[in-house]
This record gives sequence, structure tokens and C-alpha cells, in this order.
Amino acid sequence: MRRSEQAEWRRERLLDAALQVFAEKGTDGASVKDIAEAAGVTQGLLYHYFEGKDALVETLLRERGFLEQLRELLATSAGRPAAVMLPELVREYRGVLAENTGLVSLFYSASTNRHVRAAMLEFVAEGQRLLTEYLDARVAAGELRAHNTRLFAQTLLAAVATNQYMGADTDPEQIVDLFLNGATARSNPGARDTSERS
Amino acid sequence: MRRSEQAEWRRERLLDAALQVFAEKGTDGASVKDIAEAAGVTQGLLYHYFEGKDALVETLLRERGFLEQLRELLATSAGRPAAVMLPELVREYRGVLAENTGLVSLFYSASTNRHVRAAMLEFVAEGQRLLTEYLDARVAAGELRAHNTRLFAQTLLAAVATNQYMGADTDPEQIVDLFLNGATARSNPGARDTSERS
Amino acid sequence: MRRSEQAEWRRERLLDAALQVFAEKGTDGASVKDIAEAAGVTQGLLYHYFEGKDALVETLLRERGFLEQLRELLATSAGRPAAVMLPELVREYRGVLAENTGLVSLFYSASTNRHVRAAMLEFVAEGQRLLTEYLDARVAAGELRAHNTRLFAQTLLAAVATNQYMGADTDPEQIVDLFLNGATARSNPGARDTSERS
Amino acid sequence: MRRSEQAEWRRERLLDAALQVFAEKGTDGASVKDIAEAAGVTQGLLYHYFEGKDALVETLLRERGFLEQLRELLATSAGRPAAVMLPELVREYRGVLAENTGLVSLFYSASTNRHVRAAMLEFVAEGQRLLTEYLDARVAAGELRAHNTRLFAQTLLAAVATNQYMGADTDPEQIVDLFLNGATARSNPGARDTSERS
DNA sequence: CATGAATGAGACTTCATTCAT
DNA sequence: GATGAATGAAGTCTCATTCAT
Repeated sequence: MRRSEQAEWRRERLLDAALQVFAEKGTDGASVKDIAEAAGVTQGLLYHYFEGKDALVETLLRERGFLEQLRELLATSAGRPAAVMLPELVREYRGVLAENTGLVSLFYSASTNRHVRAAMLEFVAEGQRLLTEYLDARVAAGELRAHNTRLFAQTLLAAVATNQYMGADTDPEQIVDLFLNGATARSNPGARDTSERS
Repeated sequence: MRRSEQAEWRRERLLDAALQVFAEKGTDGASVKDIAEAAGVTQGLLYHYFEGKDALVETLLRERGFLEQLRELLATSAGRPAAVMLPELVREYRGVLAENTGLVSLFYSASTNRHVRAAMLEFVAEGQRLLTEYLDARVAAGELRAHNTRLFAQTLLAAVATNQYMGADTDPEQIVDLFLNGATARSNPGARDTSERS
Repeated sequence: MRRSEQAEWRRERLLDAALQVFAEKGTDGASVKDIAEAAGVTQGLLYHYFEGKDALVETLLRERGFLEQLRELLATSAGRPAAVMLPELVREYRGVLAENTGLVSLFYSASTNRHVRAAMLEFVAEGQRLLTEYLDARVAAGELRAHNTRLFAQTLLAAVATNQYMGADTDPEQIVDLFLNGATARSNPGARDTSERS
Repeated sequence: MRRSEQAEWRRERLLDAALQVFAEKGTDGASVKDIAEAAGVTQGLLYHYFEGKDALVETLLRERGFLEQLRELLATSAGRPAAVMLPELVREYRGVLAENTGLVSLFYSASTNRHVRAAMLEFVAEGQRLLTEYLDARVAAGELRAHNTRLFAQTLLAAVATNQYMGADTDPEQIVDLFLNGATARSNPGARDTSERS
């Protein structure tokens, strides 16, 4: 068993290395040699564990993505109010992205390879679907008003990831406050036009 | 004069071609050969007009980016209410991205080259700064409540671009409605901004 | 072990080929393709053994240069008279240059690359230093008069190499005779005799 | 006439520029564009004045070489003693090389082009021939002893040029002293072997 | 399991030269 | 004379992948 344990350990180290190198150089900019070296193995060995570079990307998406965490979080919190749940979700999401810095590069690498791109799009779509489902439930529960819940999900997830990618952090409370309460001043109703009339 | 006119025309054709090819294959995935062929010229000529592939990206950012339009829009609409201005902004922004499909790939290409990446980040930061400035003015004008206007700007711009990148369209009215009014159900259903009196 | 032996063999073959092609076409005129073909391998493999063309040049300077031979020769002949040692040195030097015809091209290739040029200058300087040291010892031993020993070393080494480069051979006895005894007719002493102190 | 004067002026500026750029980057490393830019003209114009890059090199050898000066110097000094003439020759030679720094690069550029290489070799040979002729005359005059005068000429010219190329200066008096009087100590005739006997 | 030698295609870029204007 | 747009070939180097050991 020690043999297969070590194999499993190597596999994980390769995924770690890949994520790290992808984060630094992008999916296209990172070479298989870079990854192998970062993992402390030879190029050839990489091909024992993965079919190739593309397979590496797909595996990372599958095994290191946010999907599992998202499912768990939503499963255990299906009934909790959005005002409580969403900041937690953002916090956890941000955490996953921060730990696996390469993930965001993965999302945004417009890979030459259609297969990889399809996998990525599907991955993102699944995340959006899960969050949309939750939001729909909150609308049904009366906490949220009827609105384009898919747009909400898309925008929230995109914003956090993009900010991370740009090097900016996102405050969970603030962004959820914005999404839930909006930016309009309640006490000052009406959109007063202050532009100069000619 | 005809000679230099044709030169200018070729340069624009090259930028067009680059944008198109970048859109299809990503910044890293697109080869100089692809771009030259798409523009109907030889590879060598590309280097007569641009210093290299990176310079091409920077030029596209500068000459085909959203910045000029954004500045104009905000200059002429500085005092107009966000409820009116923002949908227009989103519409125009989306239009620029749609016309120059490659732009979003440009934003998200985790280019190997630090110079290019720095140029891109600066570009994005300037867009955010301009929009933030406008939002601050609307807060001062009393239309919007005090909030993290930079986060608002970041999130709005990121969401539209990312959706475009993922192949999804963004409805200007809906997304602005979400950002301005939030998703929370009001205790007085049917009575929104205008019906709220203090 | 057979594997790594073959690798070493290939490396040497590449150095051989490089030297030969450099001799024929000069450092700049020789292409990596030329060298690889002359060695019977693919271009890519060359980059497995050497970091690039420049590294090839530096390696040749280091591993095929005259320095090692020069050191040995001087170490074993430190006390022998110049009249005996120098012809032998010239003979051996000429031999190294003749065997590795490309070496002289290496010296004189006004390489674009500063790194390579620096390596070459350092290489030459070390050779001059070693010979100068020997000459100084011979001056101290009283065989040679006090003179600019560095200039002697520079000139002797340069002359042999340059002649080789121009396609001319240098007779060891004759050139050493010239350097040791000068061209002035002894029977017709000029004003020079008086300047000689013992 | 102003027209043809300006043409002549441009031609000389191009030669100046070529020499300077060749000095900096070597014959192969310098591009036609570099030269044209250094001369302040366009690439195309260069081809009005010279047939190409190789023609430029040959022209420089012919028009900026040392040959003319050497001929004049020897013509006017045919009968002067070597002890007086040679330092002057070295000084002037060194001066020509210093003024036209690119010249030495020209000598040593193992140009790909056989035509150019042949021109260079012929050029060098002619210089050697002229100096050899003078030395033979000095032998006949009894100033110098019978020796390999061609080797003397080769070595002297090569040494000065090579030192210049390596960035070292050559003292005219010292090098001529070495060539005329040799390095052997006169007062201590005989080469005493000071090496340890085993 | 593990290595690293070996490949072949393709990437970016430079360049000498030509030619319409 | 003078320009600079345009070309096509070649150059250096990188890389994903395969395979004998």
C-alpha cells in the first residue's frame, strides 16, 4: 500500500504545482516542464499520472474547483436567509480562490483547446446553476423579491473572481450589502437631475 | 498621400485582424502568423507597424478600448441620474465589447508578459476610477446612498465583461436595477423608490 | 549506464560539430540548424544539452580552449629556459588551434552578445596572464632582460592565432627567434647597446 | 554641382555610420537598418549608393583602410632606419584603427560571404607585402639581420590590430623595441636552465 | 514507477533586398 | 534622389509528447 500512497501523494503534488505555475504564468504560458520541475519530478512522469496538459487543467477544475464546497454549503444552508448565507458563501469562495491562486487563471484562460474551454464553461455554469437555485428558493420564501436570479448569481461569482484576478480583495459584507440592498438612497427618493440645463 | 493612406488602412486592418483572432484563440493561443494571414499580409509586415505581439495588445487596449467612450459618456452625462445613465453606460460598454469581441480576451489573458499585464491592469483601473468618480458625484447629489463606490464600479464592469466572455448577454436594465435597488423584498411590495417617503 | 554514455557522446559530437561549423562560417554565420545537422541530431536536442548558441560558444571556450594545455605546459616547465620552452609552447598552441579550427573564429567573432564577448576576453586575458607570469620568472632568472612581458605575451599569442586565422602557418623556431633575439643586425650595433644594463 | 556634392557627402556619412555600427555590433550583427538609421537616411537610399551590405564592407576596406597611408609612409621613408620608421608606422597604424574603430571588426569578421572574405585577405596581404618590402630593404641596408621579414610584418601588424580589438593599447616604442632588440638579456648570454633536475 | 533523451512542429522575430511612389 | 511599405526566407528558441531504458 505504501506504493499506491506515494503515487497518490505525487499526483497531488503535481496538481499543486500545476495550480501554482498556472497562477504565475497562465495556462498557456506555463510549460509542462515548468510544472514538472515545480513538482520535483521529470516531465515523463507527468504523463504517467495525466494524459497531458489539457487533462491536468480539467482535473484541476474538477478536483480543486469550488463546486464541491458550494454544494455542501448550499445543502446545509438551504433554508438560511440570504443576508446570512451569502457573506459566508463569498468568504468561502474567496478562500478557495486565494488558496488555489491558479484557479482564476484557469477560468480566464481562453484555451486554444475547445475541450478544455467547454469543461471550464460547464464548470462555471454548474456553479451558477447551484447558486441560482438557492436564490430562487429565497424568492419563494419571500426574503427576496422576484428578480433575475441567474443574473444575480453570475454577477456575484464573476465579481469576486475577477477582483481576485485583478489583485483586489472583495469584502464579503460590502458586496452582499450592495447586491441585497442596492445603492439607491432610500431617504432621498426620486432621481433628481442635477445636470445643468442649457 | 495615397501611399500613406494605404499604410494607415493596413495598420487598422491589422488591428482588426488581431482583435478577431485574439477573440477566437486568446492572446496566447493566437499566433502572429494567424493574425498576419487574417489581415492578408505577410508576417514581416506586422513588424513594420508594431514592435511585436505585445505591442499589438497594448495598442488594441489603447486604441480600441472602452476608455475613450467612457470618458465622453461621463463628460456629457456627469449630472444625470444613475438610474438613467448607468443603463446607457452598460449598453454602450456591451456594444464596444461586442464589436471588438477580442477585447475581453485581452482583459483576461493572463499574459506571460508583465509589461502587457501591467498595461491591462492600468487600463482597467482607469475605467474603474472614472466610473467611481461619477458614482461619488451621485452620492454627493443625494441620489445614491453612501457606499463603496469603487466596489460598485469594479463589480458592474467586471460582470458585464465576464458575461460577455462566457458567451452570455447582460440586460442593461436588469443589472442596473439589481445594483440600484437590490434583491431584498421590500415590506411594501409594489412600492419601490418612488413610493418610499420618510 | 549505456544511456548516459550515449548522451555524453552526443554532447561531444555537438561540440565537435559546432567547432567545425564555426570554423567554416564564423560564429554569427553559423546557424543552429547547421550545427545540429552537422552533428546528425535535431535542432531541439541541441537545446537539451546547451542553453543556446551562446552557451555553446562559452562551452567551447572552456572545454576546448588552450587554457588547460597552457597551464599544464607551464606547470611542468616553469623553470625551463624560454629559448626551449617557447617554441614548444607555440607548437602546442598551434596544434590546438589546428585541431579545433573553429577556435580562432571564436576568438575573433565580434559577437553581438556581450556575455559571450566578455567570456572570450576573460579567456584570452587568462592565457596572457599565465604566459606573462612565466616570462616574469624568466626575467627574474636572468635569462630575459627587463621588458614589457605582458606585451610580449599578448603579441606572441595574437600573432600565432591571427596567422592561423588568415590561413598562414607560423614556424615556432622562427617566431621565437624573432621575439628573443630581435631583428637588428648585431654586427651593426646601434645606440641600443648602451641602454642595456645587467 | 551642389547636387552631386550632397550626394558625395551622404555617401561618406553612410560609410562613417557603417564603420561605427560595425565597430559596435560586428559585421554580421549590424543590420542595414542600423546603418541607415545611424546615417540618418532610410534603408532604401543605402541601395542607391551601394549595391548592398557586402559592397559596403568592401568599400570600407578599400577607402578607409590603412593601405593608402601605409604606401605614403613607406614611399617617403623608404630609406629611413627601422628604429625610427617603425614606431612612426605603428603610431599611424594605431591612429587609423582608433579613428575608424570598425576597421578591426571588419578584419576579423569571418564573413559568410566568400567574396568579402577574399577581399579582406587580399587587403591584409597587400599591407604585409608592403611592409615586408621595406624590411627587406633594411636588411639589404645592413640595419637588420637576415630574418623572416614576412613573419615580422605579419606579426607586427597582427599584434597591433588584435590588441586594439581586445581593447588594449599598444605602445609603439615598446613593441618596436621588442621586435628589434628581442627579449634576451644581452649581458647574460646563454640560456641557463634553472629547472630542477630529477 | 521513473527517467531524461529525443523529436518535430511551430512560435516569435530579424533582415537584406526590392519597388511603387 | 529619396522614401518607407512590403516581402520571403531564415534564424533562434520553446514545447508537448513519446519512448527506450
